Amino acid sequence: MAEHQSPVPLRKKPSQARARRTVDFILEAATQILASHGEAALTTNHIAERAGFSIGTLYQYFPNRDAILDTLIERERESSEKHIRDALAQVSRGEVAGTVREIVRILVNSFTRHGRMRNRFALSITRLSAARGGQTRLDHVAGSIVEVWCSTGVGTSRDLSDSEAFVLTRAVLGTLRAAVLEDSRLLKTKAFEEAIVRLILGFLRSSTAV
Amino acid sequence: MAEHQSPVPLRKKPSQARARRTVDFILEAATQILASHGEAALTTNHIAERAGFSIGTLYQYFPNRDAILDTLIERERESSEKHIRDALAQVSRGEVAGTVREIVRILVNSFTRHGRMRNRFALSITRLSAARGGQTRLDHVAGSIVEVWCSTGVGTSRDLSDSEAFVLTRAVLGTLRAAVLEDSRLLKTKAFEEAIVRLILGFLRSSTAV
Amino acid sequence: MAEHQSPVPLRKKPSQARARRTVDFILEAATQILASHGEAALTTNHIAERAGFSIGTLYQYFPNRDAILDTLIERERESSEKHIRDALAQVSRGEVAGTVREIVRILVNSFTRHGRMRNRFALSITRLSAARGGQTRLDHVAGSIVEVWCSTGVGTSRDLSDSEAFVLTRAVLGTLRAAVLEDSRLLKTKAFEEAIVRLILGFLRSSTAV
Amino acid sequence: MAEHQSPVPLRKKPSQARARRTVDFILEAATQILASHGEAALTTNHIAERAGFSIGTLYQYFPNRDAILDTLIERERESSEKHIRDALAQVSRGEVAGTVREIVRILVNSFTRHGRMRNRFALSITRLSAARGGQTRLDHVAGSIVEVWCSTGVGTSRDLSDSEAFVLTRAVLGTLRAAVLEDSRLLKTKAFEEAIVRLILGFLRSSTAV
DNA sequence: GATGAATGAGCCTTCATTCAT
DNA sequence: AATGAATGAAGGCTCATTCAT
Repeated sequence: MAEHQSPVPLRKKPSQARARRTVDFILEAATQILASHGEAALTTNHIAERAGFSIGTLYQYFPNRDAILDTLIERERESSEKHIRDALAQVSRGEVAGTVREIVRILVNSFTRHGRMRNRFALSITRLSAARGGQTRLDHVAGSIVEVWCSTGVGTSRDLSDSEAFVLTRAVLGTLRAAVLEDSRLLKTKAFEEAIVRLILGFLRSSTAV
Repeated sequence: MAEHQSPVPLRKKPSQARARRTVDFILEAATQILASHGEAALTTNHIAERAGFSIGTLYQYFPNRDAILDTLIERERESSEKHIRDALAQVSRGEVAGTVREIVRILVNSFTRHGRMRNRFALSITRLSAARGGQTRLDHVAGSIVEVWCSTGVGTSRDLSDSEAFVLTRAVLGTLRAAVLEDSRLLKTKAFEEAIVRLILGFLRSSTAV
Repeated sequence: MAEHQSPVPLRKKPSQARARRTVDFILEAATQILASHGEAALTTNHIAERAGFSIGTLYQYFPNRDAILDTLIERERESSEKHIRDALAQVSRGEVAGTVREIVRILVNSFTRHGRMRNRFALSITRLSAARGGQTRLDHVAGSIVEVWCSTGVGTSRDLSDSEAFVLTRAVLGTLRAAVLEDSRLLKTKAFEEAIVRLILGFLRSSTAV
Repeated sequence: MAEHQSPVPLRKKPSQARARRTVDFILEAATQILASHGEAALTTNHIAERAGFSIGTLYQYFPNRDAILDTLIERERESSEKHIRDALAQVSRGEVAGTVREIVRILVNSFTRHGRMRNRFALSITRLSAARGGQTRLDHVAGSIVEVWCSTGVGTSRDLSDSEAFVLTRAVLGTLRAAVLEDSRLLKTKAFEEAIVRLILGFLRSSTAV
């Protein structure tokens, strides 16, 4: 119904440890439901039941259903971002091709690391996030990547323009996203990874060349 | 009782001209609702009301809500595909870079041609289609593109492998999709178009090189 | 909704032969639907469709759905009654036990004569008739039986009192009805027939004795 | 999700006293509606309204409309059975004719004890139960009767065969049922009772004789 | 006469949310 | 703080019936 809604503050600051754990339980329950039964099953009563609380308790920590989803989405985004940042932070800075390949591998991995169940969760989150009309999780990640990317010095000879940064990141992430959404068997393929690497290198070279 | 047929079983074949127009009105109403209020507002009652018919009439032509969505999705896919195919059919086959630029321009245009409202519709359709777990509209389009692409002789020296075709199409479409989704001001930029062209050429060259 | 409704006159006297055939088609369609799909499927549209007419035509011959049911029920009752009367008319009037056995056989047969499908129809009719709160088909039949019965002279030595006539007819018909409703395998059994004969003879003897 | 159990799956086990009372209120409301307006009026909304609860509350305790009917049918059957069993348990075992008369009186009484309204309820229940294709309430009662009957030693000299038991119970119950359905003035008559007694004794004697 | 498109009251059911205990 | 019974707007859908063509 409401398509937009800025992040909703928790109804009650979970200052005590117990409260924080309650929130975690609730979010974990939501995650599991998403993973095992899909979005349609994600009802407040269901969540409360699975979390082992009464529906009343759930509403003591979240003002409404959307707040739960928002929190879920936010946490997932943070987690993704952290994961990628951490990985990128360890990329060895040597020859360009090698560095790019490492980065691609990290990204592919970050889209693959989850089990089947977990993937279902990720898909749900992506959809919910999109339905919310807000930034996609990917968009945030893209920012991080460009940032790290530049600092890595891969784009060497010169910085990427806005357009170039946009195209490069979206091209790569969009490809990975499509592969996940279509549940493509290519995803874990060496050839797939190779193609992406070439996509990037080809772009960088032609850019430089120009 | 159920006379189900493949993708969209109309409950009753609109035999009279009036009936056929009614179906169109219903679909148009659904389209508008999607465009103006989003997926959550797409209720059967809402559609019927907006179409200016009673709910009963709606159910004379569609067995259930999903059938309406299916029809909408199907029509949109056909329309997109036709639009792109037609445009691609007229690409001049000369020097590679020029051809690619023409193709890119067509694609950008196909993502841009709709007004704001219409775009919101397209997004909704895309999401609904994805939620349905079926092929994305893009996937079909991607197929058409690769097909035409090859026949165009742009990939010249050799055909693209599965991975390569996948990566190339998704990279381009994903980039455009992201630009639309984020409502990026880059979308109508010369630099943006240029970057995509380079993305493609870079990929093709590095592929050929290998 | 309406639980009661006195027999509804046809909206239009089917004076022409064609019209009478139309009515027959409609009733036959209703009969078939009842037999093959049950009461829930007996919708006016369904009937019209199966009869090969438009819904509008159906309403040209029946003022409403209930009128169709009423007619169906009435016809079935007449048919049952005629069938039994005809059979009873031919009972040989000799020794009492033999006569009773003949009568029982006729009654059992009248409950059995239909095929499975046809039985399903009979059950539906019975239920609909009962739901209508009116006389059961059986009740009418009971009247005929007592009538014929007395004229047969089986109750010989004296006439049956109201109570006796009631109990005797309802006992026999109730037993048969139960056997049909429960779809009992006893129904076509020799022992079953025999038990009913004894029920009647025992009653008649003890009555006379008193 | 579905935690179905045999006959009547309550959606939620009423853990609090209030909840248990709510369930009773709902069933009582359904009973009254059946008694006063018939089956067609037995809608979930109607029930909830009459019970003084919101429709949501109804669905907290019953998964769907049918579950309410099932519960109603089940309860009624249990009640009937218990009532008859209890009464039969106290039959004095002396001379056969006297015992039979006592039993008949009990049965007549069990069909008479309800007021007019209540009877209408019983009829509805019977019809619904039959429509459900399951055992009729009477069938269960019949079982109890035969059971007690035999233990009473009324059938003395030998046990009744299947056919005999069936015919005897259905004849008696069918007669009573018809009397109730037709709202016969005979029902409370001494002559009526007498006739039934004779029906039974006559049957037993002729059986024994054979 | 016949047709069938259109109607709309009303059914069953869900689920986010509140509040007395 | 926690509980869970209760709420009720709203959604999907059916089907008897009407009426313009």
